[in-house]
Amino acid sequence: MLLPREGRTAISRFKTAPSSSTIVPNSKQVDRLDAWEQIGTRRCFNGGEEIYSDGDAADSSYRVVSGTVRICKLLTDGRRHISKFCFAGDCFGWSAVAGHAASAEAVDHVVVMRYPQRAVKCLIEGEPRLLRDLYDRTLHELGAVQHRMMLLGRMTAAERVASFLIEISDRRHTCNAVDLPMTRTDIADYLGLTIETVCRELSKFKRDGIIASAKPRTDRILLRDRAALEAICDSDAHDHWVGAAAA
Amino acid sequence: MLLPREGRTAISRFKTAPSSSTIVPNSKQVDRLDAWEQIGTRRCFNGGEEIYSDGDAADSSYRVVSGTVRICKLLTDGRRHISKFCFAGDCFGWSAVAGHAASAEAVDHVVVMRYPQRAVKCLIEGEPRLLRDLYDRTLHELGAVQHRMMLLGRMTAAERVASFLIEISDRRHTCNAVDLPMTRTDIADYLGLTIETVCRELSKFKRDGIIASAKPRTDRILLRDRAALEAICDSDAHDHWVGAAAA
DNA sequence: CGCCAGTTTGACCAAGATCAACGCAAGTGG
DNA sequence: CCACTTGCGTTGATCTTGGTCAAACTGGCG
Repeated sequence: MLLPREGRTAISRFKTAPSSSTIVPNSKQVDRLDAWEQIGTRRCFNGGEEIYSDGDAADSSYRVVSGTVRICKLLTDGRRHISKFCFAGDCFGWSAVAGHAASAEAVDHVVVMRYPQRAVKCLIEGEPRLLRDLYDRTLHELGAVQHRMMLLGRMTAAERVASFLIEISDRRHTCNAVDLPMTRTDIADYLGLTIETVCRELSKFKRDGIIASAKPRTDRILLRDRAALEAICDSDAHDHWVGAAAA
Repeated sequence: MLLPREGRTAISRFKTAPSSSTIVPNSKQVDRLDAWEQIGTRRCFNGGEEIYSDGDAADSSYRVVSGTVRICKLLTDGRRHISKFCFAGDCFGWSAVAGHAASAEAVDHVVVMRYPQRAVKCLIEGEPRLLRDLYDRTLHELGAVQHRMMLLGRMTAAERVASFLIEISDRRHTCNAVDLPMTRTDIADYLGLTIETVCRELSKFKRDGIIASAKPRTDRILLRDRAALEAICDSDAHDHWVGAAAA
């Protein structure tokens, strides 16, 4: 329940964290945060830049300070799948065993903390309790993945898109406005659909008054009827699958 | 790299492990195996029986001694998704945080070791190195899930079925005969397809001479041309995604 | 033998993909 | 300032993959 952990932003002396950070860690936690601070270095990337590539040596793990990162994997014929979007506080690149199994790319302008694997290893050896944190985070993410597999394997286009809107809304802690920093193509690749289908479903929701677009902006959507969205992708409990972690 | 870990069977004084176990652990490992033995209890289930249910309190984790277990999740309208098949040596039920997020059912006659969470916690506190093992296993499984998400989100029916045959073949360490203890319906729910589509793809492979059924048995398939199967689901590296773990 | 559960095959259907065109805002260069 | 381009989003027409429905087949078993 401490850093690096999703849904929580670093209390950083570099003041890179959004000031919206609301959770005040106790002194014990601050120690641990501090430990991570010590071994991490700040890195910035512009939208479209690659943070690491599929197959790269897994010499570092990351945590997002600000901006959005997509974790994606390509098939040789160009088909793409995005396994995860990472927002401020989310971690990625931790599950690599012998090289990263996917690439990480900046969606917009991104600031990340980079933790060298060797330093992480040392840190854990000095403070075994940190390993417990990492383990818990990973278990949590593995549980979250259950839901995504169900979504990709068994849910309809409408259910996927509704589910996506609710997921993003929950993860960004917004009540009825959802910011979508990623393109429609990114969303499609995340949901296992095509860009046209994503558009059509969004249009359908608009027509039904369930959502509205914050015209002329295409990257912001207003949830007019959250209950209706939830009903659409009902079926499955929306409890313990929000949040994400290592990749 | 020790127990509980997939692809390796317990050296048990209850001699429940298939005698095909080939890896001889060193004395250090035997200690750890022994530690797990101490806190685990043997349980048996008949095909179709439920080991635990979606939503159950996560008071135990499991390792398969023999037989096959399916981890599955239901939508309210009956749609089902199987997130994992567990064979001898595989672990399941470890990623539950506040209750199991899916149910576990015996596919055929199954023997498992059951590890109470409390005992696991104690064991880890006494021997922190075990936590590292659990963490590694979970990271490994998270990496493996990448491939399944790509499969469910972006691969065609033929690619899914071919990929499945290769996965099972690899995981069961058979060269050209694949045993399929699960039904076609199970396979379909695992691959995000219908039973008819699975049948049709299998028939197509048979017609093309890529596979053959070990008539009259429907639960055994012969891989006549493994290279062709690999070519079909090529695209993606088949390296580090074999094996599975907590659920 | 007849029943049963699982599998296979065929005919038809529909969700979503593909192909194509258009809209629209933000550059860019004259 | 205005043409022109470019990248993304939206919409429509059409096609294909895989789903649905239905029937036949198979082996096991009382």
